[in-house]
Amino acid sequence: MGRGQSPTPSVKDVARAAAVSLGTVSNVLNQPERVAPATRERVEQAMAELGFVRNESARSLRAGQTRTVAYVMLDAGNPFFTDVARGIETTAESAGLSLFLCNSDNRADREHAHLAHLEQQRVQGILITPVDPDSPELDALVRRRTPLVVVDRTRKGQSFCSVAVDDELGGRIAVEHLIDRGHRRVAFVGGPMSLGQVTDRYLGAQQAWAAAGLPPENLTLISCESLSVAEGRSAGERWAGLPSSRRPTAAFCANDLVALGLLQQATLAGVKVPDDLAIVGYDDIEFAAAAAVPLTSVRQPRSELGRTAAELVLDEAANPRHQHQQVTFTPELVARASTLT
Amino acid sequence: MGRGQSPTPSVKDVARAAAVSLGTVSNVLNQPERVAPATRERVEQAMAELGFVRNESARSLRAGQTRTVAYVMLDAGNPFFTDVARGIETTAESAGLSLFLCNSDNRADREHAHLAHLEQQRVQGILITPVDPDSPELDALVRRRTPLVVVDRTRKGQSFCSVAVDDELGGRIAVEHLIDRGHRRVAFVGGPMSLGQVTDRYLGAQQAWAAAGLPPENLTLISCESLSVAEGRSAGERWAGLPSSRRPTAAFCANDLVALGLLQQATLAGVKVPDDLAIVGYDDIEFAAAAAVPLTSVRQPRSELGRTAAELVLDEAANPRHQHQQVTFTPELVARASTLT
DNA sequence: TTGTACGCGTTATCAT
DNA sequence: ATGATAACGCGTACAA
Repeated sequence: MGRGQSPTPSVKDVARAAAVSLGTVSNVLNQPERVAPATRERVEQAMAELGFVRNESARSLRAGQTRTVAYVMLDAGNPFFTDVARGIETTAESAGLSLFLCNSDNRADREHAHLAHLEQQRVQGILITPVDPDSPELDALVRRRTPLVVVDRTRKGQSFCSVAVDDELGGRIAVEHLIDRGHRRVAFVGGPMSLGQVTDRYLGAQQAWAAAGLPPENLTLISCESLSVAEGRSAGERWAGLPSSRRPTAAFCANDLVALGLLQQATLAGVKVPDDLAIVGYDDIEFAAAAAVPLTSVRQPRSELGRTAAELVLDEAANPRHQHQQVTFTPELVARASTLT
Repeated sequence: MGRGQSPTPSVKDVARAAAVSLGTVSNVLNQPERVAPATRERVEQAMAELGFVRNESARSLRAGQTRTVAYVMLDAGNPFFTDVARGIETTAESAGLSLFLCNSDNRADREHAHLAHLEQQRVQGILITPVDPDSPELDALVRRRTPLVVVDRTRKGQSFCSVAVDDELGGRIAVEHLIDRGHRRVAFVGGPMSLGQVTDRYLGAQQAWAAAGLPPENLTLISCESLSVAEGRSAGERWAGLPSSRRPTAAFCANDLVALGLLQQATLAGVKVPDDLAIVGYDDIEFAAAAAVPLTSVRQPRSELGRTAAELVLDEAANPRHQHQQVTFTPELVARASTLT
């Protein structure tokens, strides 16, 4: 058992304890095969006894880079993003890197603080689902050469890689499905419109609606302040308040949280789903399938999103001839009881 | 606009560009008031032009510690833990520290890798919901003086702080509630029994059962391999397979994921909740209230759990006279439609 | 195979 | 108010 109280032992202390030189200790750590088995054993034992722990700050100061990538999540409470994170982790793990998760919780100030800190840490790369993909802060980061990949968002310019899913298409297939099921009055439930996701999905919905030759006024907008369960409930109340002649028979929600809120409110009020109201969500989170009335939803390939994003950031970090690219995945409708009779 | 391509500029480069000494630059960063406004301005402008970013590795090598705490989560996909994380973040943020989230995803090897990395990073403190609270690795960590707080788990010995909720009590109030509602055959749905949580909640259930003078054989155990939605569904099938004479009229599930799975399976099979089967969950995650049949659940004060844990770890990091303590919170039953007629 | 000297970027201590 | 210099712990040439 070690000396007990001494601060944290350094390689120097290990060297002294094992009666070898400092360089040898370093070799045991970094090129074990280069050191004689007997010596190595002695050094390793000394490390164990002293409770030696490598100082990563010193190591990365010397190396000029860390063994870490980070994902700044928009909302850690939304299973969609944790699934993306899991995909990232898969790739990071096999590349021998640690993944740190940061949660901006939809707040720009928090996002800013995290980015600053990560940049100072010299992480190998940053993955982010930003509060605002148009923020100039992202460009500044890129200009200072931190590999950056934007996840589940896009932007006109292309000063960085991005990985996203075709939200317009998602909106289209959702509404096409409802039209196929015979609905002629549909609500789009989502907001705020400042979110690219929301506007794209709404746009897709409108396209499908127009393509079917249906009157625009029969595609109602019920707007939310955020994509949360609570807002979904509130939307449900507003839906119920509409005059029955104009009340939509189906709702396409901008994400599953909203859809679950709507479903809950509907059930509470005795509205039958899908008979009185059919519901389509978006994201296909685990809880969508697990709802008491399983939710039809637009599935995004979340793990693949994460894996691809991680690959891109690693490429940018390692490959000097890296080219930025915008990868777009295709969403897919998963039909369940909430729209099927 | 800066030079363009040069690696990352250091304080040295800033000093040269601003025609001041290295120490002055450092003062601008750390004690701005000590440097003449004119000089400061010049230095700040040089930093901006060069795109200077402090190197946290160097800073913390010098300081001997970082400005970071970490939470190693057991399952980032479970909203319970993300809520705990949010509580931690509240405290960390007001202490000026960054929080890094790591996800062990229930795997001991991943947990080990994260812990090793964090220790090497010299984080100020580690919060963890461990795969196995009895793992000697935690003791080793503490012995090497990394402030450590175990969240939502406990252990006999007390070589570290821990913050938990009284799971026995939780089990008791859940089953008392069911007994009050008139149920005389109840299932406990949960597993594996290697989880302290599960055994404690089961124990509490048994206590309540015995206290009411009910025959032990009427408290059935339906065991799960993990606390997931899928296992809840499977439990539902097994419940349905029981002979109706012995089939419980109510189920107490070890967590909400299991309860939601059970609820889904029940609804699918046309079983009326709560009339044919009443359900109580545990954790009261947001999706519990949002289920189409809102779920009665045992609420744990998750944010407070996180906040308290963070306070403890900060105290251990800063206060030399820190005393380890085991904080226990009290759970609370939230009755909803899944048990109320 | 092992030992030694030097530098990484920052900060704190001194002297000016 | 500002400038010079020595640490912090580790990795790596290079010398032995």
